[in-house]
Amino acid sequence: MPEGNVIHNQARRLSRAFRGKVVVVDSPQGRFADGAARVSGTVVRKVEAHGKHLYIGFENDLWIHIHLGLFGKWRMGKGEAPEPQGQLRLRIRTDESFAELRGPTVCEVLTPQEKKASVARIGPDPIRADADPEAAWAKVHRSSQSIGSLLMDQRIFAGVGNIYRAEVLFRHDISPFRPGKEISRAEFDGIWADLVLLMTQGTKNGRIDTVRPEHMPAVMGRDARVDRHGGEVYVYRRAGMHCYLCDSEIRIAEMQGRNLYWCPRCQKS
DNA sequence: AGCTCATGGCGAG
DNA sequence: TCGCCCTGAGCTG
Repeated sequence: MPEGNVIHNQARRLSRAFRGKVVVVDSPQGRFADGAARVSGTVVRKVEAHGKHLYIGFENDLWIHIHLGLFGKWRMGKGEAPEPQGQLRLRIRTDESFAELRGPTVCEVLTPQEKKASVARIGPDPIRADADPEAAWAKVHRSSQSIGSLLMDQRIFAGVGNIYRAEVLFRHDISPFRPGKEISRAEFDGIWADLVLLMTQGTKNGRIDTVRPEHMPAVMGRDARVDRHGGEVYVYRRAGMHCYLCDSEIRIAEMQGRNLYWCPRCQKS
């Protein structure tokens, strides 16, 4: 159940394990059997992450495209692959390492043209050095949609998910309900720079921490608990608890089918 | 054992 | 906007 930072982290780990190696690819569950057969026995050339999408490139020019969705999970390990258990959509292995994929929304083989088109649909990704924030600014600047909703739009901010959305808005005292066109250039620049920082850190650490060092004492002294997702945050999944900075009750509302968290006082408008 | 929820996204209406 | 897809963890009994 990952945001972009986790996908980039997984891309690195997959690359480390398989890049330059001949791999055996199969689908114990059977749902990806045909796709697996098209790349099995060839060399992994590279692994890329674009937002929440993962692409594994092979020597025969084909790519495996994976999107985990809400439930997808990788499990990787050293040594010989264990006996497949449960619903195992995709398995990649050498004699030294294995990777197992369960429950992805997307797991398909793409030709080079299809891969290119797939990547082209994804917006600028703050974790990628080649990301162009101007493209995101242009869309935010002319949108009447709320910034809370724009941040979840993968054509605008690729890789941002529900946690980064909530947390970056809190860190900039911006209400999730403010229309995009009322976000100033300075505010946008602040948000983008912060996403680059937070998501790059999140990639390294494999978890999402957003609490500033100077606020850690206040956080630790209160009803703090590391969230199930593994990090220390200001508002995400803290509905009804007290804001670490102003003591107001953190609020929750549904925005386009997803839970939105914010502090009504720190993020007044 | 069964229910609910989750860091997503798609297509139908 | 809603329902649906995929799976597993953490509750409740």
